[in-house]
Amino acid sequence: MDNRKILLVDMNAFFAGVEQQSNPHLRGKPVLVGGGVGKRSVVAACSYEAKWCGVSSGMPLMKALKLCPDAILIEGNSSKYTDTSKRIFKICRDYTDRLEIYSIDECFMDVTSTQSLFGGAWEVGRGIKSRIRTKLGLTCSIGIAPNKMLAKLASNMKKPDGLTEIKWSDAPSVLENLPVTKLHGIGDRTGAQLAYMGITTAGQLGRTPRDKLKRKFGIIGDVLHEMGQGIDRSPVVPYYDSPDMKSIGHSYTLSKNTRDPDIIYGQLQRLSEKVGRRLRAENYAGKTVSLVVRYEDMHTFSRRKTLSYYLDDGYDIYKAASAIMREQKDPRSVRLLGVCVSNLTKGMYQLDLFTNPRKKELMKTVDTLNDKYGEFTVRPASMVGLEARLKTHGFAGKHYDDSWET
DNA sequence: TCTGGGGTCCTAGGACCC
DNA sequence: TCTGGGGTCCTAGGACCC
Repeated sequence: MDNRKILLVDMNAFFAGVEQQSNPHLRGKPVLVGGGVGKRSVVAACSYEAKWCGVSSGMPLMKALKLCPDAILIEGNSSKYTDTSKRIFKICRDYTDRLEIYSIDECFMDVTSTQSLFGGAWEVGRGIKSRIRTKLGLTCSIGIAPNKMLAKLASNMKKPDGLTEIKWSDAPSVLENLPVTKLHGIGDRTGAQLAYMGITTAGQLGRTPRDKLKRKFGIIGDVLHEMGQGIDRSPVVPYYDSPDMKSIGHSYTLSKNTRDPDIIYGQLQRLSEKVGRRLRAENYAGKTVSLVVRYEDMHTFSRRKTLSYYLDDGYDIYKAASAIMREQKDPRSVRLLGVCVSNLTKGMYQLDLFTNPRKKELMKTVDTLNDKYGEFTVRPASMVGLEARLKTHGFAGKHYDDSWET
């Protein structure tokens, strides 16, 4: 039995809502937001007007446009969303400091000990909704429950603009006929395996013997069993003691598949520079460099190399990533490339003993210029040649864009 | 119209050491 | 002429989430 009061605040069609708010012409119209608007993009967010046509996020842009030919296409602007996000969380923080930032548009709040100041959890929910609406012109759905799992479920029960509470005593009836895949953490794969066992609803999941689930799913068998019963003991982890990042990476889907080493290595260099820049900006350095390659047939693999020292310089990352790439003899044409650095350390770290101290100075200068004038204003000379080459190869579009985050 | 980009956690197996 | 057991670090890949 859980006596906590947990809220989940989830913004409705967040990116699309922000765009409609900042441009009145978009209001009431189907809006698709994508990260880049190339042929191979997918929908990152869409307005409810677009959802009514059958569009959903994650859908290929081309398919969405077919379903909804009148949709207005917008290239996402991550800093606009990050700013709005901060303002939303700032409002939420007025009700408790036990606030966990779950994603750019979602946060959990534990108001167990503060709710009485505001007349209860329901009133907290109402207050947040009304302030987000009047200050930012956006709607959200809020779920209230004794734990995070049920709060998430509650928030999904009414969209858009919902406020829903699941009390502990309501949990059994809510779960009884709920499809298992609606539970947070059960995706298509696990859902299919459960279905194969004859389990399709959360109610059935809760009645399945724990041992049977453990034999099939290992450690998550326990979690599944408890989820089926509406139990979730995980705490709300406040933003101020959220763990450090584990990895920083960038990937890029080429506008055309290619085997051209100039393009492949050029993109690896560009991605490595981006990763290095972010590492330095956030004061991290890492020891493990991963290369990700997706081929034309969508088969994706990764190879990593752990070094004996920490690095945060784009060229060092590139050296490691391209060395791994050179070992690949796959004849297939490449669709996506990714570079990721993990095994991170924050703050002080041991640089390679042979690093020239002046190199640090140079990197700092480059970062300052790029901060001021935009990404890749200053970049390795070899990349300039790449841009011309991309043009002649018919790789249309902006290859040097900041790719943006969800 | 084929299928983005940024992450997290978990697992199984191998290498290596005592 | 057979073959332990614990621990740690590393790798590759899968599943999941927003």
